[in-house]
Amino acid sequence: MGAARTPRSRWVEEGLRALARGGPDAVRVEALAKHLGVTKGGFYGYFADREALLEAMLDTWERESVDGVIDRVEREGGDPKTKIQRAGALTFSGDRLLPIDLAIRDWARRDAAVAERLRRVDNRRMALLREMIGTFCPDPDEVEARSMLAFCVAIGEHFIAADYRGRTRAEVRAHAADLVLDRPREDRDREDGGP
Amino acid sequence: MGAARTPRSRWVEEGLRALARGGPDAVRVEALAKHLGVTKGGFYGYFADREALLEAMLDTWERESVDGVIDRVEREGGDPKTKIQRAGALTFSGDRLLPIDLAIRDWARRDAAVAERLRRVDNRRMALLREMIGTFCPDPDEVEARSMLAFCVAIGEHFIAADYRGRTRAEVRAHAADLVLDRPREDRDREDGGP
DNA sequence: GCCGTTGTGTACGCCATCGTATGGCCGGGC
DNA sequence: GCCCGGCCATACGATGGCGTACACAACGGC
Repeated sequence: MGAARTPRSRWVEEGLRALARGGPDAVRVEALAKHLGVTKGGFYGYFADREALLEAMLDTWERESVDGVIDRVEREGGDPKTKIQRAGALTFSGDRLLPIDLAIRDWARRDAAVAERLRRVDNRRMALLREMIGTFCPDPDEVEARSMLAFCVAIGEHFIAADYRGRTRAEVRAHAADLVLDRPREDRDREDGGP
Repeated sequence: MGAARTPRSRWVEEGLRALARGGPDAVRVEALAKHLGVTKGGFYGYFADREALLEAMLDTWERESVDGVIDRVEREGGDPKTKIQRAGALTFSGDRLLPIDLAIRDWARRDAAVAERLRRVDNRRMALLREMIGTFCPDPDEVEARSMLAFCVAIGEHFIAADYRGRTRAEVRAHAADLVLDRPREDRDREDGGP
């Protein structure tokens, strides 16, 4: 059989790139083909229609952004607050996963099926946060509140356009993380990667 | 002259509704016309093109969601923490302003002009937060961090799909607000409307 | 009551995109 | 070296959206 110049995974990958750039409406079969240097001729051999590609994209994202990150954090170990930082850094840094994540969050506001997937993903992330924060905070209600705060900062900072009076966003976020993780400012060594 | 069955403001209003529902790509001239019960015949009398409508929509949003809210908060008075609650409630509650705000946040990630408008809006909101939080928090760095936390919760909670272990989102948010505003849990009376 | 201004209905050309059909290309197995 | 099957190019019809052109209808000023 002829070698696949454009295997299924490349369509998914390019689809995720388009999603990150312009939201789900920007995932157009012919545009992806142009980016891949082919025509859409082969596309419908892998996918029944555009909708099937979107499903496959979400499958890939769900797998990569949760299992990948959590496995790696668990494997590398460290104290709880470090693990939180690392999970945040893996998920919400870099140019790949972050914009996809943000695009999917907006998408989920308008599509129930996407919202359900996001709920699964966010619940697993919240579980990690709860576990870590629970190690130094005894009140379950407060654990929940601090977990929500941590998650909201990780997401919210990318949706807010305000300036911070001469400080960088990373500086303010680091200080905010110290408040949320109940950590004296002096203990701080690393400040990248979010809470 | 004939009375305008569909004045300019109705096009803007319907455009904002479409934006809230489906993002900027959902703002389509003919679809708006159908919702308004007319055809697009009159549209191009008010607007040069679709782009001009988007501009007008942003103008209206900027005016309504900042001047309106801030004026009203300043007029009604109250202690600082109450004012923060009220500003949050006016901006991020109700079915009108909130979905528009969220849609514009996502839009701003892909359009520099929209990002610039959002920056102006968010800076004014952050200024209010700083002022209020500054009344009970002396350290300027911490004021900045707490303001960011408050803003991130107000925005972020709507982009997060996690469950909260039997608690409602409003309950957890209220507890989070108490942490951010450095407020003992017992002082809390009202818990609606965000931080 | 006429008339012009102004908003609206309708029709058109254009372009992008979807999904389908069909034929050619190319590599591997025999 | 021939055949076969998967991958791709190309062309097609259908749909829907933008912006334009033009005719009609309604209302206010006179």
